[in-house]
Order: sequence, then structure tokens, then C-alpha cells
Amino acid sequence: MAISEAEAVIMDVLWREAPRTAEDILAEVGPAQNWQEGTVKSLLNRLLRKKAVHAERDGRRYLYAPLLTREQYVQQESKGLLDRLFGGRVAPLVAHFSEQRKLSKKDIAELRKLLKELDDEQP
Amino acid sequence: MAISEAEAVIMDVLWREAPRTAEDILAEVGPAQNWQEGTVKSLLNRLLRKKAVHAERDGRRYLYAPLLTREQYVQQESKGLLDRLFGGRVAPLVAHFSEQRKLSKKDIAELRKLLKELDDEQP
DNA sequence: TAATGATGTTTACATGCGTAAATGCTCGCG
DNA sequence: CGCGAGCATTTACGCATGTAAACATCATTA
Repeated sequence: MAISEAEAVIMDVLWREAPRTAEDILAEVGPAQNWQEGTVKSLLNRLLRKKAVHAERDGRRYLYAPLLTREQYVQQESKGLLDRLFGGRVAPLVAHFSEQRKLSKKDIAELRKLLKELDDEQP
Repeated sequence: MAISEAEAVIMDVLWREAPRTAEDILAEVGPAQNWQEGTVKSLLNRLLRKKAVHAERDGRRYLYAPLLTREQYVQQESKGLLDRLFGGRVAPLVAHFSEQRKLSKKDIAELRKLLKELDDEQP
């Protein structure tokens, strides 16, 4: 089962720092997201069921930590999109953003650097 | 309201060629997707409600054509992912695929070409 | 010890999605 | 003219999601 968008918000908090209590998570995510305590608890439980996080008892509360890594998640998500929209190839995706003028100077510079590194890697 | 994945399959058919009848669409998509007639009709109706396609009567049947363009759709989808996963910036995304060794020779060549074109464009 | 507060667990409910069956409408044929 | 074939529209149903209220549990304190 896939991680939903709301669930991913919780994961994000845990990826930034873990383990964390539900209270911590609520504090960090509640205001921005306008979520109540119950909402966060529910999401945590669904993530537990999906084996995406692990909970360890710590006295009266639980400490939650991610099981699914951010890398894994990003991998799944971006591969899905890439396959669906760009035939699984990266260049067309970048071309798309390029056409939309969505490449910043910084992006371009970094891309250039990246390509150079690839050059050096396998001469 | 967003276009769902199943709906996007229908859009894909219409983007390839339009206008088309429901029958055409079923013929093209049914076998691969294992969808019945009713399924395609439902999806078409949801797309109508979402104003993503337009239907024009043609005798006893309808001809369906996309209103939402593929460009618009790709734009929405990829921007969503980019924002959620890579802080809205393209370079980190490419770096991600690079780390995963998901850049083909061809990708690299095309990226290089793309960057060169950007160079020439604004000297 | 009984009430209170802190936590977690269960249940709920509206909405959207995937999938399709049931129903409705209309045109041409017998 | 009434009927069936061909389409479209409505309704259905189970499951995921977003959001949260209700309920359960247990330690602490009055």
C-alpha cells in the first residue's frame, strides 16, 4: 500500500529528525497543516499498519521512527511519475521544465556541474 | 479537482488522437487495461464533470475531445512532485536520478545538448 | 482511592476512485 | 407503431483518504 500525501507530511517530520513523540510531531506539523491531535494519531496508526514507521514504547508514550527511508519513498514516487509522463526517461522531463522556463540559473549551474562530474567519473 | 490515474489513461488516448467515440476509446484501452464498456463510460463522465474533456453529439453518439491539454496536465503533475520532493528545484531531482544510476547515456547526451542550447539562447 | 490528565486505539463519516451493473433514451427496422 | 440495438446516464459498492470525535488505559495527584 502506498503512502498517501497526508501520511507523507508525517514522514517528512520523522525524516528530519527521529525518533519523535506524537506530541512533537503535532507541534511541528499542526499549525501549518491545521491538524488536530486526532488527525496526527490516525495518520501515525495508518503508517504503522503500512510498516512505514516503527513505534517503541517509552514510558507512557511512544517514540516513532521511520522504517521507510526518504530515499525509498522519493524513488517510488519519482519513478512513477517519470514512467507515466516521460516514458521513464529523465531528459524529456528536464526538457519539459526547460520549456516552461522553470530552470533557474542555479539549476542550470548545478546541472552543468553534475554532467561534468559524470564525465570525470567514467573517462 | 485532479485527474485520477485511471482518468489519465483515457486522456492519453484522446491526446494521441481526437475526437474519438467511446467505442474507439474502449477498443484502444480495453484490452490492455482490462476495462469493460461501463468503466470507460464512467471515466468519460467524470472527465466531463471535471471539464477535462468536451463531448459533441454526432448523430446517436458523442465525440469526445480533450479540453485539458497534455501540457497542462504534465505541468501540474510534475510541478506537484517537484515541489513536494525536491523543494521545487530541478537540479536535485536530476541529481537523485543520477545517484540511482538512472541516467542513460542517451539522457546524458540530451541533457548536455539541452544545456548547450540554453547557452546559445542567452549569451 | 477516585478523579484528572496524558496517550494511544477504535470508530466514524464524507468524499474520491476503480470498476461495473442497471437503467434510460432514441433511431431504425420489422 | 412497437421493439430491439446501440449509446449514454445513473446508481452501486468496496476500499483509501482526510479529518476527527469517541473511547480506553494508565499514572499521578488531590
